[in-house]
Amino acid sequence: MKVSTTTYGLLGLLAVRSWTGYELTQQMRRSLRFVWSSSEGHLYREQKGLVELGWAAVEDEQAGARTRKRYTITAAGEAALREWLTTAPQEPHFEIEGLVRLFHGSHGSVADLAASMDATADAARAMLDEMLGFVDEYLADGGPLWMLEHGINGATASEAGPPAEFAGRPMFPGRLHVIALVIESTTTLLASVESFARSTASEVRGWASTTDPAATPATRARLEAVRKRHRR
Amino acid sequence: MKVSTTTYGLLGLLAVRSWTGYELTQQMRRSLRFVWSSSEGHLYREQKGLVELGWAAVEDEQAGARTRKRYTITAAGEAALREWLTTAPQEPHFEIEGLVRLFHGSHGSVADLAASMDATADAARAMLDEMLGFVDEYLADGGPLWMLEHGINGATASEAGPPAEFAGRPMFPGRLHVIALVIESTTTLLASVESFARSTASEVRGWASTTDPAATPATRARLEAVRKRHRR
DNA sequence: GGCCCAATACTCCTATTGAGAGTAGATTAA
DNA sequence: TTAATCTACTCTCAATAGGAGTATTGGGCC
Repeated sequence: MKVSTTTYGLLGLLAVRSWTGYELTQQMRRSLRFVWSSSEGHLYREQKGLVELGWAAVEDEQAGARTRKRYTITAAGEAALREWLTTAPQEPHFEIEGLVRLFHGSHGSVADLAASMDATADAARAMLDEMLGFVDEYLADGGPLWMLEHGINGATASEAGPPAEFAGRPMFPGRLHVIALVIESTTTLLASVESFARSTASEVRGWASTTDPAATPATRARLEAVRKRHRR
Repeated sequence: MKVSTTTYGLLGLLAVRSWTGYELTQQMRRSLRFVWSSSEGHLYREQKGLVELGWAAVEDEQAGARTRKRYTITAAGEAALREWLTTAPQEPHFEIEGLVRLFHGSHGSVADLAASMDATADAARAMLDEMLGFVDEYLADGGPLWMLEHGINGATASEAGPPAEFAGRPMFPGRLHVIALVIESTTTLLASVESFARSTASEVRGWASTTDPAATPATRARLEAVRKRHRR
């Protein structure tokens, strides 16, 4: 079994508390989908992998007539996570089909290209709205931020007892600082995609064709602006 | 054989001229790697797929003692590309390992987290620099922009003869308008990654620990700013 | 009170894709 | 002239995606 970023994504969740397999899968989807996506089937496979590696332990838990699997991190798992965090991250990557269509847009119509850009903008906006929902939860009274402001950290070993809950979910307010940074980064990126896709849509709608020679001065200005903006 | 965005990425290149398999692979790497990456082996596999689909034709070309494969688009291939351009694009996705590390950063040290963020910023900057190299080429005298400004479009069927060349490569200046938009979008995104990764690095370096309670006011301000900035 | 739909809680299979090794001629720089 | 790098691919195995399949449970609606 080979370890991947997905392995550590799950391991990191297990480092905060124990989860059932289903919860782990849902939580990965909720929180890391926008920056590191994997399929549901693969997430379950990776959970088994964690046990095989000795990084987590499973036990069958009774829930009515059926059983579910509860995963708990081991000492070896905690060590593996700490070790991973000291290594260098991979290059960031984007996967934006709309830009592939834009790149080949000269072979299609202005209307289709503009529609593609609008669809990309809409998708980015929908993702952004989903993230904003988390922000509202975090800012709500009794939520993790409120807990921090009332001295409940939850992520330090010095506090005894079970974690505080909010909206039926256990909260670990001490993690909120890093999570807020992830949210800020991700929403910035999504807003950037929405913004350029939307303005590209409106730009190309002004063209007579997808190879309109009349766009030449705008293209020169655009390339020069890119060069100027990013010159180091 | 199932078609994917990669299939259409190759098909779009073939719609501008004929290429050898090696050239196609290099060109995909050069131009679409940042928005749609695939492995080298897979690109060769997809080229065979295009022939199987009847969207491209191959012929063996003699080059010294060895042969290489020259791919040419067919009428069916041109139709398939036009058809694809009318359909809706997929959701955009990011794959940013640095943000997975940030999300789980509360389990590691401040120094390691800051180093991860700096490494992510460095990688984004390197990618951005590579794109700026293209911009310089496009803006150079005799380059595609210069051609446009001298009435050479190259992408319209009305112009007879072989395409004009620049720096040993055939140029299709009419495509420059869309390409400039792709470059502007991609560089904006990369600059955004560089910027937030860099500022996150400096932010966390000011923390006493990765769950430092002293960060609470900054975290509140951050979440409120996100909510305000993106409220629709 | 019973029915239906959605959510819970997974497993399993097939097809796609990635990653890297392998082969061999051609060209460039020392 | 030799070594390294580039051209120009093929091939294989392992990783991953995507979706079908199974069965229980909880909630809402008539």
